[in-house]
Amino acid sequence: MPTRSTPKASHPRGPIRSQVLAFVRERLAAGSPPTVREVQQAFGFKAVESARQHLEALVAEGRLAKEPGRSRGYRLPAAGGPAANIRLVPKLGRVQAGALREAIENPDRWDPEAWLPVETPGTGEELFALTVRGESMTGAGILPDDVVIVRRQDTARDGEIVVALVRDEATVKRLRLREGRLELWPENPAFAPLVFAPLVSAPDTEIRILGRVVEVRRRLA
Amino acid sequence: MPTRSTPKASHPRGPIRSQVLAFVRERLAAGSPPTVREVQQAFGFKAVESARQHLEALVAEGRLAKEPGRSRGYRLPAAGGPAANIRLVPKLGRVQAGALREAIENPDRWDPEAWLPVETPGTGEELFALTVRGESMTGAGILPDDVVIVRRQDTARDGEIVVALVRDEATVKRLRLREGRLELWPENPAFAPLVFAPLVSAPDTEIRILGRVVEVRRRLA
DNA sequence: TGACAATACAGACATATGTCTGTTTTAATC
DNA sequence: GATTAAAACAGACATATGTCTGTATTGTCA
Repeated sequence: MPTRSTPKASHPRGPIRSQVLAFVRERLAAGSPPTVREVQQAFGFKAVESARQHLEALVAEGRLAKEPGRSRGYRLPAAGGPAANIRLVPKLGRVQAGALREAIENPDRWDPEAWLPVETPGTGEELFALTVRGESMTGAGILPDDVVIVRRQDTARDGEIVVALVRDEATVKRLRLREGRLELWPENPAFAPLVFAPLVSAPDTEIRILGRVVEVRRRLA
Repeated sequence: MPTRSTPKASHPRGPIRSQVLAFVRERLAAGSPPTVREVQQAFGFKAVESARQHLEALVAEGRLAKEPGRSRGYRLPAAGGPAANIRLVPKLGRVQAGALREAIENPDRWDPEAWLPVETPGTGEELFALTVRGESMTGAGILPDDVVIVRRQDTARDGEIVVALVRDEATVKRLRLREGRLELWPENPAFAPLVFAPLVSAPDTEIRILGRVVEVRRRLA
């Protein structure tokens, strides 16, 4: 009669392996992948090798990737295509326009109120997040209190939704380039568009483009 | 005359520290935080301690957090309460209703088309994501091709937005409980509400609640 | 210039961690 | 029951990694 405390061996190739995968995924998203021994503990294995066998099997199946030798070297199979490029983006919050400019230009000394996990293809892009105020973009499905994730850039193309600094006020609008003019259109008939003379945005002008909205998020209580 | 190759010591409390922070953030988002020696190499320090001092200083300043003793133990300052509980949620895609049911009940054997990083407070919640079809919820700011993140649950409260299985068709609607009836209301005047007799959803009924929408996401190209 | 603090360096140590070898247990199959 | 493959176990080893102590360098300020 064995003294095994865990009945986990009863499944030939059962869900334990998938549970290990899920565990690694969780830890990966939470900050860093687990060590082999952490997997061991989490599943109550009495030997390190038990955990390692599952991990290596997952690697062999292509469901996990790893960097051999490194500690906490298990990764998501980046090649396969699933979510590999996750970055944490600082949420600058309901910040005033002036502070926004400061925060975007000196992101290092800014203390974000939160960090949002965002999946992004590029590595060089500079991203930040903002909470939307007002109802000027409801027509585009952007409601008050929605969070927009913004790719920092000084210019944008016609039709893109941008975050702009207008006379020291930050707003989210759709950009229109018409006959040499730069226009910011709300997506709500109750609001009027803003029209500006210069075609390009530049520092020390009344309008300046801070970035392009690449994602919209809304949490429902 | 010193033989220092790096002029990095010229700034009393300068941007090097912030560069280290940025480096840690990058590596953190890329998969796992760096080791002290990886920071050392990245900045060309000739001693491990140089890197460690920067890291510890960042921790002391509250700009970084750490789990002492652990390898790759540097984290983002989760102390404030923000993004600590990030999970990867399977996106089941534009799946047919029948397959949806199968996928939700047997998540292990389902191969999701993608994984989304989601910040969630609870650990026990079962989450999945779906791509929205149709324009029936545009009034609630949910547009076609938006991704909804759903907390799996069999019941819901009046006014909540739910994912329901109606005669083997999956839809997103707002739930209304009126005079003993269960109603699914679109948020678009061009669509009509669905009304059902039973107050609670149950298997093998013409209507069944699969979960509650907890987040909406939209990626802008 | 001299004192002082911050930073960088050098070397070592204790531990965490990945990895290996061999054995035992479990479950399935004939 | 015997055979077999998968899984779990036990113990050890080599290395990666965090940490410590002491010293040297650099820049600042009086």
